[in-house]
Amino acid sequence: MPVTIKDIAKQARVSHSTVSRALHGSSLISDLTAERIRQTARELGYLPSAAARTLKTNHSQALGVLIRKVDDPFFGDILQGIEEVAQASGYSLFMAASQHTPEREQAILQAMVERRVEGIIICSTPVSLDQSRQLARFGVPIVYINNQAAEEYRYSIYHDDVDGSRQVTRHLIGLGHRRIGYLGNSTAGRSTLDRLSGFQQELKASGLSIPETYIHQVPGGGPDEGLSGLSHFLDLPERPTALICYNDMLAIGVLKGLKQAGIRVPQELSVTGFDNILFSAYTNPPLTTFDQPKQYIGAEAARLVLGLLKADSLGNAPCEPEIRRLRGKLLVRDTTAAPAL
Amino acid sequence: MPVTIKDIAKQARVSHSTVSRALHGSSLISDLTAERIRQTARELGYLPSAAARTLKTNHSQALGVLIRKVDDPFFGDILQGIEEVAQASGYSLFMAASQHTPEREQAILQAMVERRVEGIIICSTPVSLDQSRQLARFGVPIVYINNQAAEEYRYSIYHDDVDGSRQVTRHLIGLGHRRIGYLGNSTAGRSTLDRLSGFQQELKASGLSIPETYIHQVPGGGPDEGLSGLSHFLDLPERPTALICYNDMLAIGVLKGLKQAGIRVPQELSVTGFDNILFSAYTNPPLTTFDQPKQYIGAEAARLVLGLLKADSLGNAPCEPEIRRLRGKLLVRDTTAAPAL
DNA sequence: GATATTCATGCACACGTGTGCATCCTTCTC
DNA sequence: GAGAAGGATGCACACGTGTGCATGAATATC
Repeated sequence: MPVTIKDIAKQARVSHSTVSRALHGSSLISDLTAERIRQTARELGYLPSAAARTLKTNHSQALGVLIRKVDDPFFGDILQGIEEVAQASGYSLFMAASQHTPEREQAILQAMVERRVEGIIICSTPVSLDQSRQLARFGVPIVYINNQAAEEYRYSIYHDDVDGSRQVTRHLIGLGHRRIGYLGNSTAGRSTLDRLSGFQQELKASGLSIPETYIHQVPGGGPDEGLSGLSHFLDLPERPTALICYNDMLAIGVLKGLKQAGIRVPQELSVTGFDNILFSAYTNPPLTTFDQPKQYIGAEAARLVLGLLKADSLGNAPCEPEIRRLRGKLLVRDTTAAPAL
Repeated sequence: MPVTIKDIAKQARVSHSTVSRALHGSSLISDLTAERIRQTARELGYLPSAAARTLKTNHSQALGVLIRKVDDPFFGDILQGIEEVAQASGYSLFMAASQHTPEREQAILQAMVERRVEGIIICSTPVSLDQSRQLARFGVPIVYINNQAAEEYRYSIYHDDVDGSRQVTRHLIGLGHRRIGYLGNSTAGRSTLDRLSGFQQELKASGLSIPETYIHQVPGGGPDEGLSGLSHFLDLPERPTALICYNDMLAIGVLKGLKQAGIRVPQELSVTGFDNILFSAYTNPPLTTFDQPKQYIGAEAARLVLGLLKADSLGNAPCEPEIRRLRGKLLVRDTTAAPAL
């Protein structure tokens, strides 16, 4: 139904090869006919078939993006970064969400390979290693973002959570806190471990030690889990004076719980988040958090994939594994202060 | 490079046509050979080329989704709904963001047509009418979500903002408010007009009238604009006792501003939002808002497109225009109360 | 046992695009 | 003016898949 180069050829009384060349600006075609052909193409409203081109050139100009859940505000920024770079390079994005179910994930990756995407970016979702190997067999380069066990994959981009967590902890210690709690998300894999580890490293570096009960994990990373996680700390005989949350969403839940309990922030308890999602600036009081450069991480991931493709098309040997660790910065707002005496 | 049906054919010592038929479960092929072929296909790790299939069958099994900005939390939910339905029907999604620039939008839509997506869903972005007509020429069905001038398009899904706004207004009037302000987003098109209109209709129905200065529009729908919009109302000689905000993000900015100004919510001023984004439940105090069924809207849009495709493939006449208006419900939280006497 | 019928498979073309090679025409060179 | 050189264009095949039609084999019918 749509217009093809054959239609243009007929209209312009040339062969379809000439049309193809003219539209690509080949120097083989005289300027006169080339312009005439382009004109008719415009008149007929011609748009080339990506399918045919992909089939012929083995080049789909598309990337696949696999995320865990679309409505997580964290991914919004990452996607934004990916999109920006991809669009600038003329690549389209296939996007799908695994919704935490391995079968879906399997189906999505398969669909992407069938579409012959040239690269895949996998966000924070725990792809099994043999599945990852299976993908590698198709020769599709894969870049992992903030993945668990990022180091085990050839190409990953991730945020230096250890460093970030150390900075947050140092900030609190600097304010004079000695009893600091950590509220983690047990379902988060690497990132919660890294953040916990940074926390512990910084404590040790400062010669501090805390009771076991000051480390508590909840099964999730939403406000509701923050709310329930808070009660653990409130029930302790000796409460911490500061609470480090795995992410902003947990912290937001914590703030809500503290409000309900009538505990003042930061006077009675300091609270920190992590990620710097949009809303962390609008909590009450505004949340002290760690600004993970989300958009930049997405952009870097896209650049990395595109770089791999370029190297590939130049016939270069596959790049050596590249694992890039990006750093963010501490954002001190109003939920942290020196502890009460 | 990837395995093709020819490779399977060679391996199984049959023709490629037989392979094609066997993999489709055609009754023409004997069960024995069919099973043998499927087995070799599995062994070789065969995945069909979507490009070739699309070219041959004129059927891409893909939808395009055009949104304004990826990192808007509002779209997250809509996308989620679309994705769910599309995935269940075996469709993949091409997604791109226009970032408010018409050139990008043009480029994106063109890319989608080149990819021969079977349908397009356009979210809240003001596509010009002639561009929309141009798309129609390609025979790609388009569904608009919450678009400006939704009624002008053949197929749209949108939220009944007039009704929602009336419910919000009625709630405030019921609490005893007589001086109610409306803070709009002048860049939002239809939706802000509808919400304003619902506000005014409900006032009139209750025999109330308000000064002109109680209606104020700001150029944007983020927290920052809410902050600046608030100052307009605070500077009025006689302040309203309640403020209806165009959306939750504005309301969140307003709450922050009120906190800074030391004005208590809801005792001194009631505030309402609109949309019920995730974070509206975690403001302080929790925001009274209108719950727009975002995910459902996305799902309905996807169902509508798929329905159009089905009708099309059955050779039915193109469906009559369908414009579906969905309703949400008021969510009373803690930012609204009876006005001080 | 000859013919008709059913069943299983292969041949060949099509989808829309890109490209090596051959062909034809023009112009230049001596 | 004959031949060489170069410029412009068409022919034909390829990419991977799907399908109408012909072919051949096996079975059924009388």
